[in-house]
Amino acid sequence: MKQKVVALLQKAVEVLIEQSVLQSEWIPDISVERTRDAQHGDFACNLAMMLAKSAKKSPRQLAEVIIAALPEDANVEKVEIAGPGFINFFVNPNAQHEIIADVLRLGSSFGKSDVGAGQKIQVEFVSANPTGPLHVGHGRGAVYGSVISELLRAVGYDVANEYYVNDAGRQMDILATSVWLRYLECCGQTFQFPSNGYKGAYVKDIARQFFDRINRDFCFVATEVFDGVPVDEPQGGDKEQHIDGLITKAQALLGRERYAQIFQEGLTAILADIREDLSAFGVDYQHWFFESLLVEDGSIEDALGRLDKAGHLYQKEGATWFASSALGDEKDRVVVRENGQTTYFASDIAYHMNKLDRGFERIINVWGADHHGYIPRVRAAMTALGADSAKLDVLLVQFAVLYRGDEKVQMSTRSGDFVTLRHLCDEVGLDAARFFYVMRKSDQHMDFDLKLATSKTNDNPVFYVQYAYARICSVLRQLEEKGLSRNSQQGLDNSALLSTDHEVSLVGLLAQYPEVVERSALKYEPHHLVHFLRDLANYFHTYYNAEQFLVEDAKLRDARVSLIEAVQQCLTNGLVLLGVSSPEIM
RNA sequence: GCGCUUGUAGCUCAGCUGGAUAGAGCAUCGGCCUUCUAAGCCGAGGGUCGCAGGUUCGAAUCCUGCCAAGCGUACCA
Repeated sequence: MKQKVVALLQKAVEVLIEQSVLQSEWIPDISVERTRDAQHGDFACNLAMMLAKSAKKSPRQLAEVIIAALPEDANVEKVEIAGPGFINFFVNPNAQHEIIADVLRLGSSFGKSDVGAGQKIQVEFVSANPTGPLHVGHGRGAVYGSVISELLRAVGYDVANEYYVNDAGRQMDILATSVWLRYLECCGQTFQFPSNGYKGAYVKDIARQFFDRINRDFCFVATEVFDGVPVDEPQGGDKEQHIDGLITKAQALLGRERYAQIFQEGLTAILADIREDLSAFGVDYQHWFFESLLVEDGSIEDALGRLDKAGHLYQKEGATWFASSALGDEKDRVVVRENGQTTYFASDIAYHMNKLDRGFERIINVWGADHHGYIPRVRAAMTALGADSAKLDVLLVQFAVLYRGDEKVQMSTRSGDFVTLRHLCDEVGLDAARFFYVMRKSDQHMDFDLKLATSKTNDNPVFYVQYAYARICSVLRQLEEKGLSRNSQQGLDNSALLSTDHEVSLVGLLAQYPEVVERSALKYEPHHLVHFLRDLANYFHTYYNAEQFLVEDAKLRDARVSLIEAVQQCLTNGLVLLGVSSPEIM
């Protein structure tokens, strides 16, 4: 309908250009908006105000001319000039009612479109280091990434989800060493656990299981392990040097093979845990991409080679630098350290090169907002590799600040003091957790009060939407129980009977759903969909309280039942996109 | 210090490429269940859109300055 209005205006503009009232170079994109106030009709256009200056006419005067040039259309009942020069369109209600038949005919496809035209698009999200279980901080990115993926699929993109596993690098060595130290405790050794090691209980569990299976093959006495290692911070030393010393010692004492074994033990256990948590959270991936692959197959060397060849690398102070500042970054970045090790950034360059080579038209990275400073250097790398960095969209997700009542919950993976994603799911349920996370614009700070969300009598809006769905299911059950007849075709044929304010606005809202899905997808803003669903539920609940659906008059009854069936379909379509269930009974 | 982001009702937040009287939920107060689920509905109060300028027919939205908060500013990941 919106498109029809735009088309009408376009024709009017063409006519006026012919009459030399307007000139074609003045014409902006014609924007038609839904009105907020029903008094202003269904659609409004600000064209007259935009063109008033160039046309040297007052906005209202120009609006009059435009309206005069509008072709007739059966769907448009009335066109008015209002306010400073808005052109308001009143749509014929019967034309609006067609949406009910459309929804019921399209079913689960209602709201889908093909604006993405099968373009390949990749969405990488969560990608948390496999050094511990996922906590509530990861939940928001997980839901956001998965909902964005579903939305993009709904508008026709060919979407691939990916999790980038940082299974190379120092953090993983710290984990492996932490597991080994806990294992040594199982062997009966006692010592001060490093302040910079991973202290979570899950590390002890992994070590215990490993110990039970392997027994004492990896045992060493504590004095030997700690001999020659720089002292830890509490003893006046440096915690980084201490843990690095322990890593070196672990590698030396265990040898390559045994170290790799304990390293794998930690990685696989935690990764399995992460996969399980995400799956239980309704998040599934097409690909799990391992950083170690980039190391093994020479991708990092390739990527650096390409940068070097193009003249973007130089040597300074024993390290190799990428001249990213020439490409928009704040300063140049090290890619190969003085000690010969490549940096995390070098891996990321290779990873993005790999993504580009896979032929995605668009690449989306969902990152924690604390990584925002990292974006320019990745774009610089893409540009340096000869790619169009505009292909990359980095979507930032602010971490939710967790509260228990008024008290802020401090979290740190290292100290093992955090609320896990699994705990959250157990407490508030999958539906509430997902809905809650995606309710707010993702790049905004968000307060997550556990006490509120975990209380059984909570006012979580997810129930409000689900309740609307369940209520409709209940009405449809009543229809059968009461043995009332139901003729769907008769319902559609008599949609003109749906003339109360509640019915008209409900029908109008249904018609907006496809636009909301498209906007949510293309702008990566799922919260619009959430707000829409709340509005739709609200309109329905109001309607429910105002009118009886199962009335004597069979024609009116069929018409009303068709309408609420359409609402039911629309609600569940939206909830499916959010990964939230549609309960038939509540 | 510099950079990015954010300041909207008591609280948590919406506000579409600048548009008509700035909205919702919660909280507070007052109504509605012999009728399809009251996890609901109706109504009321509550605002200097951080502050000050500017751009224009028109600014919460765009520009500048100031104030405040968060994050970033590693040869960590």
